[in-house]
Amino acid sequence: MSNDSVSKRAGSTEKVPRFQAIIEHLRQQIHSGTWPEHTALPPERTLAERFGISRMTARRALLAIETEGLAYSAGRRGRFVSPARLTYDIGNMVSFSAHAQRDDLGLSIKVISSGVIAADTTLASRLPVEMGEEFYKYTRLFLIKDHPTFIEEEFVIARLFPDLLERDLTQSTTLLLERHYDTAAHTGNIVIRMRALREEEAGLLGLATYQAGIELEQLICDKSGQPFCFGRQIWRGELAEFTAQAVVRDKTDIQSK
Amino acid sequence: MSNDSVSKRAGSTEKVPRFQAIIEHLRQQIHSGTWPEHTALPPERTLAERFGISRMTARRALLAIETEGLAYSAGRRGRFVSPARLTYDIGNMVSFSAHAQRDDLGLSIKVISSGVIAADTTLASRLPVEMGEEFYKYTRLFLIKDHPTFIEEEFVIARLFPDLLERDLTQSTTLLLERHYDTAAHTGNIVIRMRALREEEAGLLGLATYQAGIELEQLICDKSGQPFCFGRQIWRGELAEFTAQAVVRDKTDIQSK
DNA sequence: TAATTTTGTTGGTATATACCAAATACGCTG
DNA sequence: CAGCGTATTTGGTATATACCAACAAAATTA
Repeated sequence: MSNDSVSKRAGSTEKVPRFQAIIEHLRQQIHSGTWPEHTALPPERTLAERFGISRMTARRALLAIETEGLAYSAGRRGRFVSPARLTYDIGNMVSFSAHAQRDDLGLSIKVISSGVIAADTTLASRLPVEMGEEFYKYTRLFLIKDHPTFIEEEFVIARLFPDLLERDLTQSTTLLLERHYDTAAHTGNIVIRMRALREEEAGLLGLATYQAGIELEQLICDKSGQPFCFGRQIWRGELAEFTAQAVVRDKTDIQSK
Repeated sequence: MSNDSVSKRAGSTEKVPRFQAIIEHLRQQIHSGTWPEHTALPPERTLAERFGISRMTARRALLAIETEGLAYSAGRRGRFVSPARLTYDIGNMVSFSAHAQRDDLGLSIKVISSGVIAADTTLASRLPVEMGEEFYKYTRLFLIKDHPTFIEEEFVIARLFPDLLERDLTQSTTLLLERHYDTAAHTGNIVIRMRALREEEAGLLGLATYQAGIELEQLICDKSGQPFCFGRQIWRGELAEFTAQAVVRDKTDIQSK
């Protein structure tokens, strides 16, 4: 146990930092499947002792593994191996939740907050409403097998969907609106970006505040092309991938040049 | 200087960690525009002294700011304010480089490597070729105003584009193929995910190895729907956002339920 | 048995210190 | 002025230590 692959200055040119070696070791264990999903990683102190390094160094390695998305932290309970990534098809707005439930992914939805707000400039600029028009706003946490996966904030024009908030919000909105209001999503303008998590988001998702996640905004339109809903999701970056079909639009641009 | 907003146990309930306060301060400076793009951030030691904290604590704050994408590290030269995010429309495959050059974004392309390889299982499963079929593979670094932004690795079927590697690869591939080989990109299957950077990628982009970026894979097809090129880009996550138009496909799913 | 207290584990924060290597700035020399 | 060597600045790595708060499990009490 003393001559681990991690040595100080054994004789070679050596420049690999120690914590990198630990990272490598952890990656190995996780990728090889020795530690299945949700297995507890060795605690900082144990890792430090086992490899003959200081706790801070062990900590660095573990944090790196977290940043990579290979493991997640559960507060002071420890760190655990992340579950597999799932695929979200942004070209299919019938949506994730419909699929997730049908495919038996173990999806559950938790309503964090809901209420009525007045349209601000952000909303007014995206949807065909006046400033101050009433919107339902609700925030929900989506969990896969009780594992926090993403947060969704949705804004829908209140006028179009009376008493929406009285209904069961722990189901797919797409389905809800279709069943009770005869409004179907038809197209959506989507923006995807990587950004740092805010305080509350990080709390809900079980991540550190300064960590990054994937933000997915969508402006949902009906058959006539009228937007009626604006949604914003924050995903734990390591838990998803997004697929889409792209089609070339303005071919003229290149020919004219 | 002693009674900064950062105090130890002054009397209130106090639970905001010191480094959080520093982060807040740095965010402020950057967002307020006091420090424009590419301005040097205070070095660790200076920050530590100025706020009366240890260097390691200052370092933590700076690393967090990096992770958030607000600043980037330039090796031992220091840390600098990140430039603004730019938008990549994945529904418009005429592509980024065409736009970037036209819009005068200051795009430059650096060829990292190029050569011929034999198709492995990954390629063979995605493109209509046999295992072992020859592919041109080239890797390029894309810079905006000399700032590393993303790396692209492309694999094209060699048979279809003779002597491609002899041509000038510091231009948009889409344009290149269109001009010289009469092959135009028509549709693309795209996957976007967040993932950790590998060693060399991090080096080229000027990031730490364990940091995360955005990976964008695209399988490019011609008018007849035949795939002829597979590309994989790694973006510095904070530098881009991706837009797309989505259309509902299988409406039957929900009706039948 | 059920509720409560105690104890040990674990991560979170913070410091002070040390040495290294890359990059830069400066001053000297030709 | 150009070229060279040196000193300084800066981030990167690593340690040893300390205390705190959240949490879980074990021991104790009602």
